[in-house]
Amino acid sequence: MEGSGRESGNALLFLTDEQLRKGIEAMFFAYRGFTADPDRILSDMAYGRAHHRAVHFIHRSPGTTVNNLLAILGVTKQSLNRVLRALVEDGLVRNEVGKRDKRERHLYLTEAGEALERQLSDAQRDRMRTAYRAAGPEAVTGFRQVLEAMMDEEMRNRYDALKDLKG
Amino acid sequence: MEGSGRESGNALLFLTDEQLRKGIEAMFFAYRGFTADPDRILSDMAYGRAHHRAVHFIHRSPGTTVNNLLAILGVTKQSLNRVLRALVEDGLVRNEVGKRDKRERHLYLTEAGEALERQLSDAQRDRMRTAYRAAGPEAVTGFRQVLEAMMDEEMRNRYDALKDLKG
DNA sequence: CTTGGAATGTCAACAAAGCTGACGTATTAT
DNA sequence: ATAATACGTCAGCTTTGTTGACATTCCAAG
Repeated sequence: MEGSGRESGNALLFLTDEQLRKGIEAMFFAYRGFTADPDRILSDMAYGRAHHRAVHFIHRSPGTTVNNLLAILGVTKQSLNRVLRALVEDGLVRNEVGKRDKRERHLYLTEAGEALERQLSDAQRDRMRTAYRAAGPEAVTGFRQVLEAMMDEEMRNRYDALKDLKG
Repeated sequence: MEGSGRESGNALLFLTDEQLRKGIEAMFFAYRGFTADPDRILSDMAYGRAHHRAVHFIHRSPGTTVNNLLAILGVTKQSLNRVLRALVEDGLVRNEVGKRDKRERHLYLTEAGEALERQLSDAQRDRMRTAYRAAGPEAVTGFRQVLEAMMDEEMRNRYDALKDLKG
């Protein structure tokens, strides 16, 4: 077993329970910061985090179907429906019957919806940009690598599918 | 403005909106993975994520007061109280009146509480370890740097305070 | 020693956002 | 024709957060 000596000693110090715990706590506190700005903006309106997510992913994939969104968000249709209904009623989201398959409803943001999306993502990007700038490009690469390795297989696929849209 | 040429070109490509968006989405999907395992374990019992957080931080700072925990978790005392009451009733958390200040309640995990904490943090550490191992030590450093830069000042302080306990 | 304020607990009412189960209605696929 | 799919909706429930009000206990300052 001396052959694996290259990985013994303190070469794997970053895998100690202490290091892992720090990562867990960092994730917890950072996620609060991550959602803080949109939450503040949304609490002024009658919206919450669920509306933000819907608006974000409709913006990302205009014309996406309800089932599609359901899969990405990982919630029940009843839960999503409640959110979508409010957004449609308030004129932020538009509902279009599918041409090929008329059972499907394709979702689009209206101008007002796009405006809200911009407001929310501007705030979130500002924080992300500040964090990225403070940490530097190499840290950002590592950040993304760890996050991607942390996803479930299913989430990873959804994330990759989105990545291919524009990026 | 030619003097700032050092930062022009593609030197700041990691700060483009596309890059930031990817970071935002990575954060979203990764957090789902991050909480998935404990959520699964807890859903079998009558507990949720709030109980996990309370158990985690009481384990981290045995003897911490309710107010202390309140500040770390960032919820109202009514919300935390509901969770703590259940944990005390079920014999996972012990409540001790302060000696110096008898208004304070010091919180400790019982043996059963420690057992649950171990079960939860084992699952969460396993995932974190797998992600860390896949990404490598340098990625982990970057991961932590970005997360720490993403926290609010307040959260950052709480995170640092915890770090000083053992780390 | 009284009093103000801090720390805690508790009651009630409510909201956001998830869940299950059941049912209806188009529409498409077999 | 029948089955399956996509979507919407009703009803009811859970978890976890919120406000507001109020009581208790206790420290500390006047």
